[in-house]
Amino acid sequence: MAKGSVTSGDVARRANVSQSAVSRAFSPGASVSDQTRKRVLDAAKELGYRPNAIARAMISGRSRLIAILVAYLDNQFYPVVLEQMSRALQDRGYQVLLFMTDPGNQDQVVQKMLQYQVEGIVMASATLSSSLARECASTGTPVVLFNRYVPSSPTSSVTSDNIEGARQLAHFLDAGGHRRIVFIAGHEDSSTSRDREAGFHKGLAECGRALFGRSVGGYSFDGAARAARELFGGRDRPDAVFVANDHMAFSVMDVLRGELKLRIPEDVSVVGYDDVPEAGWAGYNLTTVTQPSGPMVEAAVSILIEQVENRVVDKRAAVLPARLVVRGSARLPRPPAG
Amino acid sequence: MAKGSVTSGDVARRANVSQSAVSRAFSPGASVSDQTRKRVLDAAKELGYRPNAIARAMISGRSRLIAILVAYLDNQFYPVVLEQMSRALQDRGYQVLLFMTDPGNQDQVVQKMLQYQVEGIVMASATLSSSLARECASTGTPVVLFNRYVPSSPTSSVTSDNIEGARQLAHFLDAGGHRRIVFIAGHEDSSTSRDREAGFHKGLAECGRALFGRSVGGYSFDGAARAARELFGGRDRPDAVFVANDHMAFSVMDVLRGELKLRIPEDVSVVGYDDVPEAGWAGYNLTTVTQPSGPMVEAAVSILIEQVENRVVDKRAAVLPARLVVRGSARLPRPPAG
DNA sequence: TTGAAAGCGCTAACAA
DNA sequence: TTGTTAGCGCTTTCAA
Repeated sequence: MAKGSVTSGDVARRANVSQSAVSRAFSPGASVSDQTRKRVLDAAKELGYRPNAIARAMISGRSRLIAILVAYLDNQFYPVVLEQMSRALQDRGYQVLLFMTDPGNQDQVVQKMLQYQVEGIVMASATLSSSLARECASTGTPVVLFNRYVPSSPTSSVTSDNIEGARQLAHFLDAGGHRRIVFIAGHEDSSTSRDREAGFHKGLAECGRALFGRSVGGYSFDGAARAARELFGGRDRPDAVFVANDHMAFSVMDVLRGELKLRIPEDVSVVGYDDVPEAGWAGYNLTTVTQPSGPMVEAAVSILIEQVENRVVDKRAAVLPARLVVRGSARLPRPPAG
Repeated sequence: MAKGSVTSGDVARRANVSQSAVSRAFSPGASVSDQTRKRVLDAAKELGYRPNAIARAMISGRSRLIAILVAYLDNQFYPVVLEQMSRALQDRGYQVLLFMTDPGNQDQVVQKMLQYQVEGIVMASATLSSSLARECASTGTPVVLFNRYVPSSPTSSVTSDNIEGARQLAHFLDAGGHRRIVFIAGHEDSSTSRDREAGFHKGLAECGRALFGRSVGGYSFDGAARAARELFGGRDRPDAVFVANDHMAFSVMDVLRGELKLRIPEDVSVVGYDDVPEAGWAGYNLTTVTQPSGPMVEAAVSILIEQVENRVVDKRAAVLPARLVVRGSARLPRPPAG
């Protein structure tokens, strides 16, 4: 087998230097003379030498591998984040080890990550159980939760200001004259869904209103459709719905328009959260709240890499501002009279 | 630093066996007595031992790492594929090293992959230059091109039957009574776009028709919008458009309905290719051709893993059947008279 | 079935 | 600046 067969020893022999000289020539900042470096580089090029990152990882204890864990990629928010995060990590000289998880096998997946000596972990879905968090901590591997957090856990997290974003949504809907406002949650145990609901409640309360109803969509397309049918199936129809994320909001809009023959926003207003690309598409034109994926990714990467490079793991929580994006799926507030 | 500090030596000492016994206890199919294995496993559990996959990779020459290269994740076809492929690979005991590329830095990215001793490469976008292909071949690393191919290259590939799928689309449009049919290409140099165009031409020719016009969308949302404006801006408006993929088709539909105030399918029919999830959403309800992502992923993984495990690299080309999916974005053929 | 010993390809002291 | 020398944690002969 021709398994990457050319080694630093081969290059050394060819360049008439020691094997460590070869190593140095390929280590930025090592002390080599220009002459030696050139000799080595030339020999390396002739032989087609490529440093073995695995061997390097083993001896140096630095794999430059970051694990990213995601549960699903059908909500466009995550592909966008994954793309940005991979690029950001690559730019800093790290490689991404990607893991897909199901609710069940998360333990195994984290074991695999640790076996591969990853230097850091980003969990973009599925929350770390406390035992796994402890295990990561014991190996000194920093972890960042992305778009979620666990209040009781010492794990760092990056989120948008879900409470404030949802609060703005509530004010916007109230100003639009809506009176029967309902909410469709993601998962009951998701910090993101809970915060969005709490902020929404708070905003409504500030306007002297309360939620007219609620249901749970489980972050899935079908679940959201069921929730919509449930909330809009009765006599006393809501006049606005806040759906915990855009992905579910599209499904809700489909049910409202397709099955229930309601017009949006004339008969009912729909607002979401995330501002995924499809929200801007004319077919949905969804009023929503932007989660700033770019800054969120930057924050996650900075927090992680800083902890990796300084070998200190501590809890950091970044909360980035969220911004209301008014499009056409919700009735607009009337301009002030007079 | 507590860097995964417990090693097989530690476990060996604790279990009162040799270090190689520990290795064997963790190698499926190695010859160890049940008694020894149990002793080792118990000791390992007590110490929290986790085999070091990096060290294992180094000595065995098997990293169990597969690189997946993608250029963008905003066309939903790719996230879906990435998710399925990661799961399939994980199920077979391989891990995914994810690389995002730009047109420019592809060489560097492939170098990185090779440095990490990946055992195989999937290129889900961006085609391998011939020099890179040669480099991979020289290290014995199998490569599979996904949803693309290079006729002159010895690299394996997996595609759907783009020619036949597009041919069916042509017949469908002809049967629907369309007479001014245009095409919006992806990239001119993409095998997928070229095959779809060729199949479409062929189908039209079989019906005694020819293309009424064409433009290029470059696979981007904005590019597709421009192409739509160009083709539909003149007096002699097309009555149907085949867009080379769904992602661009959504953009085209937005322009047609939003800017040009055309009704779909009453004024103009739109068909796409891929059948991404959004194509089924009521807001678009796009008639398209299904690329069977599941079977395509299975084929790609089988081809790759077979070559990895048998250490033979040869060119294999899988072409999976594509199927027309009739939804509501194109006028339907009239039922035969009589 | 088991243990001893020899490395995988490289980095990191340590001398020179 | 350079070469020599130890290993990193593991798998894999080879004998016993």
